[in-house]
Amino acid sequence: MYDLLYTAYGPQGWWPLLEHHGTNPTKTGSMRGYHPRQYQKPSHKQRFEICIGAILTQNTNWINVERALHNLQQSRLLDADNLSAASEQTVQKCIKPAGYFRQKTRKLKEFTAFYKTLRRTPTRDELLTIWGIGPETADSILLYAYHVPVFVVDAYTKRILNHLNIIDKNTSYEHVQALFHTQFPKEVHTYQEYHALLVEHAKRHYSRKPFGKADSLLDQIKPRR
DNA sequence: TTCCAGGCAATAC
DNA sequence: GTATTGCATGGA
Repeated sequence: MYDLLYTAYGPQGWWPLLEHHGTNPTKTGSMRGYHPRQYQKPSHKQRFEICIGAILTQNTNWINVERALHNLQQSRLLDADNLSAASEQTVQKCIKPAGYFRQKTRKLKEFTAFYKTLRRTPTRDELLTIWGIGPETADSILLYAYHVPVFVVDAYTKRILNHLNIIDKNTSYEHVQALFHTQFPKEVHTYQEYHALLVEHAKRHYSRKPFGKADSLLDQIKPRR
């Protein structure tokens, strides 16, 4: 499946950043922010931006997240100290395009308070104790901001695997994650690409309603029941 | 107008 | 433990 997707779509260059070196014009959604084939660790500035983006994109279209990130950057709030110091009202105004702006303002502030005390890579359990950080957000932060080899499971991943009869709908997050962890070497770049490729494929063929008719790419690996 | 988007916490059983 | 509900904006 990974090889099929990689051959079809090429390297994805996640996590998308406001400042970047290179573009991938074949992508759906945003055309900017991606940096295919560049796998170096993010700078400290970029690391914080990734964490903020991971929270803002919860159940939200990335285009709207980009608008919020842009507003935060214009207000110099893509900085842990400045974001902590900013009023709730200021943050709410910036992130309004990303939706759930009251809840997400609290999430950003609770995460940032933790982030400011960090002098090392956080553990998954530490992240999960923060209000507003669940399994997917924690794993996105670990994989893309800190290059820890954990697989990110999202709604798209589950939808594709369910369609391929590999899992059923109510399979738990950790179980799906364990499938990837046991089937593939724990390699950061591979996990980054694989997750991004699944999202790209799902955006093209697995919108919530009609999926099933549109796909053909992965049908060749689909097990029959 | 209605549905959807890279979840999560609170609440109800 | 599992199921449901509120949270909010902008685009298709």
